[in-house]
Amino acid sequence: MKLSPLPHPDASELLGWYDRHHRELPWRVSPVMRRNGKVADPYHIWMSEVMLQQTTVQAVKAYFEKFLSLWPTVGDLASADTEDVMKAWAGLGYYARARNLKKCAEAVVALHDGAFPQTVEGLRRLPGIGDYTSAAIAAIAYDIRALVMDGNVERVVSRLFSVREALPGAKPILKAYLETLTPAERPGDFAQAMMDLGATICTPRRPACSLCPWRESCVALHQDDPENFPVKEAKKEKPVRQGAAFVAVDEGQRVLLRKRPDTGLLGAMTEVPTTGWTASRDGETGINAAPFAGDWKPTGAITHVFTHFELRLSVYRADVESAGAKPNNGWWEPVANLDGEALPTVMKKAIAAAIPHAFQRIKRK
DNA sequence: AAAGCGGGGCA
DNA sequence: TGCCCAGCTTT
Repeated sequence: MKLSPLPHPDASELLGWYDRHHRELPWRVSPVMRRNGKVADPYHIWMSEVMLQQTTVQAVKAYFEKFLSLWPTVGDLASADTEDVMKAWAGLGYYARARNLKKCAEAVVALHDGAFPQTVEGLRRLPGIGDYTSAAIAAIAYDIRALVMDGNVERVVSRLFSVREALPGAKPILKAYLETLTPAERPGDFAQAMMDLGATICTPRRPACSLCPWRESCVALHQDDPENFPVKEAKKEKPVRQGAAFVAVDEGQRVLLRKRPDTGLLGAMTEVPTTGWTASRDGETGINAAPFAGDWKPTGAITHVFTHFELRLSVYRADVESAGAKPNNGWWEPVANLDGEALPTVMKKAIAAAIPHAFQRIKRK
């Protein structure tokens, strides 16, 4: 146990590290370019930040490029067809983000003449933009000294100061510490540096403390173990739900699809007909809940893990003549077109179980 | 304050 | 297999 106080972490140490070791990202303006006067495009920063909510950088890159290619400006996105936005977002998850992305673009055009607000408060009022995202856009796009605290920053700060309180209750304490770290100069680079540090050095497990620019200041490193932080409340165990999915294929190699309700789980996304997803099997989660009578044959089972439950679906297939089947509020889509549909991953798994050649890269488990 | 809301990568 | 990820909205 070290009794003498450690030096307080200095932002200049982190910024110097960031100048040398920052990652190149499609939406990022490098510190060198920033010094040369280049400013970040608020539309790009907003797009990347929404995609990055609870989502890894690696997963976001391809989607970011696709969205910028399809809709180069916020005006283009505002006037886009919402269904096309959902199709482009399919596979990235948390689909309320896509619905709010569209609403936000419309609001920026309608209320702000196509220019994003340049204050934290103005940004915070827009759909899909909360405390983190409003601060991040303000800092990164406008170099405003906002307090940007995401999961990475929570981890870094909790270790630096060895915060014993458990998340999420510890957030106000962590934010107070972050206030003492955030500089008046280069706050945008500082915010990105904190996240790069958390992503590459101060990782959840086996952090590379010997490479950390703040290793001399980290209380957890000197007095405890960084891997013990942040402390988190125990989480509840995931319940299992079960049901059945029905893949109908007609004589033209078309699949019966339908649209889910606009709100709730997988809102506004496309699906194959399924039973309800219930805690235990009963009469309504079996084959007799098929969309129409037919020669339904079991083709396997798939498992998909959502945030708050695990889903096990028995998959049935029937080969039918579409003229004789009754797709109430559904439509027949050629198998060859399925890649362009707004199908969430769980639905691609179900279809792949019934039609093995439909999706190449989809696993059943 | 707590719950609902995806999907993938990693040790 | 469990944990985590540039969180937000609704109740």
